[in-house]
Amino acid sequence: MTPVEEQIAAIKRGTSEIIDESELADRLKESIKTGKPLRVKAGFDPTAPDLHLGHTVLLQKMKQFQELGHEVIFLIGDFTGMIGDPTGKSETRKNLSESEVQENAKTYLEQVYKILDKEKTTIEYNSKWMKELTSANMIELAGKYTVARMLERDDFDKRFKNNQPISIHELMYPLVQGYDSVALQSDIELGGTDQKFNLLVGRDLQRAYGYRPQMILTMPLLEGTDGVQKMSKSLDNYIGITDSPKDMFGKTLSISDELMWRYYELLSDLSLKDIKDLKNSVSSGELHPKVCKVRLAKELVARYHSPADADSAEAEFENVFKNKNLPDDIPTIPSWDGDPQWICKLLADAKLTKSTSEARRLIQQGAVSLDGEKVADVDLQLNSGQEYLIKVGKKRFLKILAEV
RNA sequence: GGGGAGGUUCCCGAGUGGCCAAAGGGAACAGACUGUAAAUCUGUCGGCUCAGCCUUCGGAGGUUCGAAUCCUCCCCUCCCCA
Repeated sequence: MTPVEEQIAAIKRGTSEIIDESELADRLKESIKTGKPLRVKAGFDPTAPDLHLGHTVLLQKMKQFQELGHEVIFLIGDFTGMIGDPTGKSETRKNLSESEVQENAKTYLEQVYKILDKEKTTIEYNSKWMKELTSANMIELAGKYTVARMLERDDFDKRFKNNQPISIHELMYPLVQGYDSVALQSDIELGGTDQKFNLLVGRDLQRAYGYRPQMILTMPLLEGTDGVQKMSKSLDNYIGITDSPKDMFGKTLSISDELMWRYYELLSDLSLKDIKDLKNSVSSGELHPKVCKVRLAKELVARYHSPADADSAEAEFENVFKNKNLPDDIPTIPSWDGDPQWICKLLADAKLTKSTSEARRLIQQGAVSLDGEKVADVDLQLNSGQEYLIKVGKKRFLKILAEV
């Protein structure tokens, strides 16, 4: 096993906080001595099967633990999923059926193994032990924590002070997540910085149940492509690891220059020194920021697809946006029989616009072009059996094929 | 259980009988400028073959020529008291 100092250095890179570092050193030493790997736990919500780069920050860290020879437990929170980590926004989630959970888990894991080593990953579902818990056990668990401590959680605290509702079951979330640590007897739990409270509850509960408390390691949250809010699917500011090379490349290139450095820091394999060098040459004007961003985008595409895909994504991008050529995968619809069709209706039907009203407005704003010519007439009719190329804004294309 | 305050278009939040498809801000989308970056400026931002019409202001009824605004009942949230 890797020496303690080296392990700590590796573990520390990119982390936001470690509780407690000296404890970590002790346990690593102990683990080397006994030859027993540490049990590293990280929990995931089963209701969001699409992984994005935000998740990968954590997953990379888990992988690192695997490389260091520790046991990584990928915990699927199928039971906690019924609650949903309290945000004040989410409703109580529907109880997913067993097959739905299985289905979600399957697609989830397929993606996870793009990063984690399948052979070295232990999968657990928290329903396994939570289903066994009786009401009495549940009350016992609730008895281990206090309302005041619950209200320390930032989210609860805010809502409480702002007179916003907090349902009782939401308080169960941290408890159940913490109980998972008890059930798994984890040595370390990993999570985003927003998870700190939950992770600490786990630590407290382990102690309350007479086990050795876990250590906590938090990873920074990755901002979404908007650069402000954390990356999430519901905010539609994410770059999914199953996104096509083209999308992944395009989305990465449209993040702000500022944000690019954040992505470099949290996602790139480059050493911190190399990143700093890049930054310096950009600020000195030696290197165009776009070139630097392309480098990042290619690194990401290469990681989740292949280097060849990265090259073609770049070529495609340059082709479409710099040379104003057409993308090679334009959605097409067949032409139709009979009467001419109103362009707004076509656009709405093809989902290029949300409604005919929107199509109409976009035309009025000069955002729609037909065969390269700006459309000026909102009532424009297109003939059947003819080939057309429609462009809405910069990114939306539609081709109508001639043959019916 | 008693008393009080609220629920408005994606989000926040104005609006207390017609001038309201509903101020303002945010998000988003589009145009200009660019590096499909940021910033900035401009416009749009319920639906409809659209200078008009239709459906929205927690839900269901009612009053009125006319309701997001008034009345009744119901649902939900918060505060104070118990």
